[in-house]
Amino acid sequence: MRITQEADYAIRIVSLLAQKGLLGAPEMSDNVKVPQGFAMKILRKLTSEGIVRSKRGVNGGYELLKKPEELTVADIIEAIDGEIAISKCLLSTHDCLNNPDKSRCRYHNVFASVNRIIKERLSRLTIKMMVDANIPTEELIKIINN
Amino acid sequence: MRITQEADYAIRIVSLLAQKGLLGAPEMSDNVKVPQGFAMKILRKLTSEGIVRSKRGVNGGYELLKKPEELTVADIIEAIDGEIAISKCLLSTHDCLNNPDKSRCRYHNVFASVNRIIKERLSRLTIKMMVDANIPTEELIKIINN
DNA sequence: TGAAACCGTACCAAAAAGGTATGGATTTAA
DNA sequence: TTAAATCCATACCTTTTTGGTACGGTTTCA
Repeated sequence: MRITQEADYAIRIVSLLAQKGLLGAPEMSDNVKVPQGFAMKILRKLTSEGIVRSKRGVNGGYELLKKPEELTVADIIEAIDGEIAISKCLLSTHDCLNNPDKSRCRYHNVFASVNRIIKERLSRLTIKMMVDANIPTEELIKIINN
Repeated sequence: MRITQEADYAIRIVSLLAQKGLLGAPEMSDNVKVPQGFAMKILRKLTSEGIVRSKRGVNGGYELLKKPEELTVADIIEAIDGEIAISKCLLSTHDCLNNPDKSRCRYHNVFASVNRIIKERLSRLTIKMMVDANIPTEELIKIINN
């Protein structure tokens, strides 16, 4: 039940971009404490997913393509780690564990339901909320639960 | 954002036990389609976590120690995969990514909030609900959301 | 024109996941 | 009383995933 380190970095990188605007990889690497080469690899994924835009050359860098209030933690996780799916049996590429044929296993729907809930909650957590740190916990939970 | 295959198997094994009562590893291995040695490894973890009890010898096997309506998917996941924590920074063993000192990173509380929600939802999904398959999706979601 | 950026692919090492093997120890039924 | 059916514990092994690095570009701008 963990996101990868890479996705974790990505969330922090995007949050930083939300605060600082155009920013180069060296500075981000420094601020987020991620090796620069790895930061660039992450940023390239974010670029190809349409989340950031890159600018080359001197004074280049990256900037967000979306407003922090319209960009969610779910978006970042999916951009980096792929589809959010608590069980393999939810992945389109995978047959349900119990059934070698094409039918779904008896737990498929239950897994799908919890998964949907988890995904929904992560989509209510915006980058703006990450950046506006210190929203009190109880309030944050209310917002995420809608 | 995935549970391990092992935890997935464990959920299926426990659900099977909830339906059939005392059952040996060979039958479970057969029903759940998990290699027997691996099934036994999982069952030993479940035993040491107090979720099942084992009985040795001829006609031995395993049985649940808790009522299916009091045993949750969260319990199984934690027994097998350990603490549910979406980010490393939530683990007690881990310093927050940004801070080499002991203080928490600026995103710690936000991660903790979503994590709490996810954990709560997984604790509302009981093994009884897994077994009573075919609760309609919308109803299931209501129950899980409380 | 050169320094400061980003790009893309390929590669690599460490960790985690998934599973097997081996040599027991118990229990029960014949 | 013994053989078969079970579970136990530890150690090991293989594959996949993760987390990076390296290298040889290309672009931009002062």
